[in-house]
Amino acid sequence: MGNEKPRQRRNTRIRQAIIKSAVEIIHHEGVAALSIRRIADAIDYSPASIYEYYANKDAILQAVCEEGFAKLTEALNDYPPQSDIRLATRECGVQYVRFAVSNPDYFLLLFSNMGNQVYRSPEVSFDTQLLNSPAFMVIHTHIQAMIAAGHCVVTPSYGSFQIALSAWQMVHGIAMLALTMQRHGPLDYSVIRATLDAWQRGFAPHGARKELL
Amino acid sequence: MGNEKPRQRRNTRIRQAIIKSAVEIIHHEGVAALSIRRIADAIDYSPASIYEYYANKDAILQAVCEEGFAKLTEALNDYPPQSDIRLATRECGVQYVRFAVSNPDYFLLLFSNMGNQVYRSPEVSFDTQLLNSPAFMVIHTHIQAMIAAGHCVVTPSYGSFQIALSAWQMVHGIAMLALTMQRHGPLDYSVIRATLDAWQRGFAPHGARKELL
DNA sequence: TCAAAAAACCGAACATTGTTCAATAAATAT
DNA sequence: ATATTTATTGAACAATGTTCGGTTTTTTGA
Repeated sequence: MGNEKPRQRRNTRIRQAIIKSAVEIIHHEGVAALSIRRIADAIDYSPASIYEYYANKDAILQAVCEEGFAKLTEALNDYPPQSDIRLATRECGVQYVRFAVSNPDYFLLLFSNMGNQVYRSPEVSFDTQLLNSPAFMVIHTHIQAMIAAGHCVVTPSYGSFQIALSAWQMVHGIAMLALTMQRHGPLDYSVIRATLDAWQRGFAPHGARKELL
Repeated sequence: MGNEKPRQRRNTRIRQAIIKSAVEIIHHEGVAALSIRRIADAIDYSPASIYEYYANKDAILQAVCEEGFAKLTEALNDYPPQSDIRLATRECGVQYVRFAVSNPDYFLLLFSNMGNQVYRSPEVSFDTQLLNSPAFMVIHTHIQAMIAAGHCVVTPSYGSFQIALSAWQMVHGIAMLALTMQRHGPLDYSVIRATLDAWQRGFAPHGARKELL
């Protein structure tokens, strides 16, 4: 691999430059400031040339989102090692919120365009589609470990998938409301940890209530 | 009250017509289809005239959001009477999700513009700002009743406010992910109810685990 | 009642957006 | 070296939010 024609290499290099400048514009000035002409300026091309590499603005945003989801997946694993699976799972959730609040416009963009992103092929079920999404896989793996360690009770109608989805919904709600409401003023991560502890307790087996940390 | 000058009445009537047509456009064709010229067409005015009633498009969207939050607050109480506070609280959460999925663009708009909506005056703390928001008050009231009935454990650092916020975060996450991912295909509300039950269990006192319904 | 003042309304324009297309410049193939 | 394919662009189009000067309508006050 890696030995394509020079033309191919130039093509992909320019494509990368396009989405790189797009990401930078979004990060520094918000998604509202992103325009084809801004990108063209940044990479010293004419606006019309951009359309030689991406069909339209939406295609660019989609590429930006793909990279965004990859970065999010990375971030989910970027926490110090923990002694207990429950703590690790909790910190994974904290990382989700942290990523959101440190890349607000980026994060919001991810989940505005996600409809086109993930669930694009209606022939594949929502569940399998999700289970193949790397970001969800990280969460799902944590939940499976929790179940294996006896920290989560599963029922026939509510298994590891549902629990993982619930975990995602929980951290996503925390992140979203933090972004749209608490944007001013810093977050109290100890409260967030307490919230995630409560979430875990909801799935813990009866009688298991010893406190962590 | 109600006996203002005719000019005042006309003024407010036109203002109402503007946001009413805006709501309809959003509801039928999505927020992307909303433009000043579309509104002007709908109410038989010129585009320029709109600016006699609202400073700019953002001001219109803000007015739409205010109405949206009022409708959301209404919807939160629009469920059949329940025998148990826990069931009522759960149905309130279901209503939140229901409102979101039956008014997707509307709902997404609410929480894109919410930064400007609620937390606008930095001198008032986030907590008191939230506690004065009607939609949050509905949730908070439910949680207070749950606490009073002994279904929720409170600690010095995690009281009714934090629990209510957590409840909002939970349902908001469910709604948001449903909107951006499960937009195709209907929701399984029995799974959502199970999720909300698990959430409640997380705050239930030790040893209280009898199943509801 | 009727002129003056104020308010409401609109046509035309401006700047900015995404996007297209014919024409030109560059790269590649023969 | 020439023909052909590819890359690039300037200019234009339509749609957007918004402004402004002027015109029409309404209210005011004598």
